[in-house]
Amino acid sequence: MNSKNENDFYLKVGETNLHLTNQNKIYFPGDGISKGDILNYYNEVSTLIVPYLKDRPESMNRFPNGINGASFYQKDMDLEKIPSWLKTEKIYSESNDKYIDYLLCNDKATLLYMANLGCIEFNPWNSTIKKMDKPDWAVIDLDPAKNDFKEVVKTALTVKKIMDELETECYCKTSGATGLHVYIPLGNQYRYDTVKLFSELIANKVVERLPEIASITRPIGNRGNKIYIDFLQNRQGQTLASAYSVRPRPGATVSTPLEWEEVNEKLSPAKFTIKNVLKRFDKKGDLWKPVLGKGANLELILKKISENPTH
DNA sequence: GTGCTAA
DNA sequence: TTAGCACAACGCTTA
DNA sequence: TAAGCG
Ligand SMILES: [Mn+2]
Ligand SMILES: [Mn+2]
Repeated sequence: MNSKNENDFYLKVGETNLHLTNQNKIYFPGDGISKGDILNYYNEVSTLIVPYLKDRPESMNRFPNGINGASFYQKDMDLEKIPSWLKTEKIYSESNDKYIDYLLCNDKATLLYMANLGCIEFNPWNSTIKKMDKPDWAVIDLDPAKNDFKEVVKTALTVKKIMDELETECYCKTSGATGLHVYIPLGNQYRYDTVKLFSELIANKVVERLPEIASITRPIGNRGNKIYIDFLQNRQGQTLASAYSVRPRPGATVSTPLEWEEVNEKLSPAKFTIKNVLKRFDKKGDLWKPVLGKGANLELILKKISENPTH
């Protein structure tokens, strides 16, 4: 239970004594960023990120040998083998007719435990175990093909424009990879199928206004070089990288909450990395706080759509 | 990355 | 004590 | 039913 060396040691987090291994292993070969650097980042940012993970089942995407090594997903925890202090939730899986013990990342100790398992990124559900079938937001997930990022910006601003017309707040962040995420807070009031239908409605309006740039066609081969507006993420069990999550990509980019004023032709998502975002977060605070708030009234939004001739 | 088993 | 090994996803949509 | 997709 004692410290060994700087590569393999125990860290006391609250009541928990965490065994951290291979802290010197390079996870990002092009950047010289180690597993320990990732752990340090999450240690610093825990109070910002944990609210977006709390009580949400996790799809772990593990990279035990760094971003160029083999990776795998893990959802089911073996309750016989994991530490008893971890919080899990048993959820029935229809496709396999069995129960899955999902891990819940509810505190800093779990955050660092998962990072030590090789979880570079955090992929929580859009709903919590409190209301499993009712997501806290609608997701408009913008996934570019080989588009100029200016087109992604243009698409996000079109989502914003439509939501402005409907007098409804929405919030933007970089995905940390190539795209952008726009979330519309809904405060776990509506079921996934309802929220998915709403998102599809918005996605269709975007494609109507930007037919050359955006698409909701699922098969890549039929999509052309267009930005995929992925409304299908609004389903139980589907996940997106959370706000403040690192991504397993060169540079160790971070999914970074943005002010809408920053969503302009100068925006470059590769600029936000673990090497510089902490300073930004100190300055800006949690720009996404309202995403966890009360949420909009969907009935009211749909009423506005039906009454507005431009919709 | 971890935990179990066979050597 | 250790080298070797098994094991770690789902829920749709679309053809 | 199987493959594709994120
Ligand atoms: Mn995306
Ligand atoms: Mn997507």
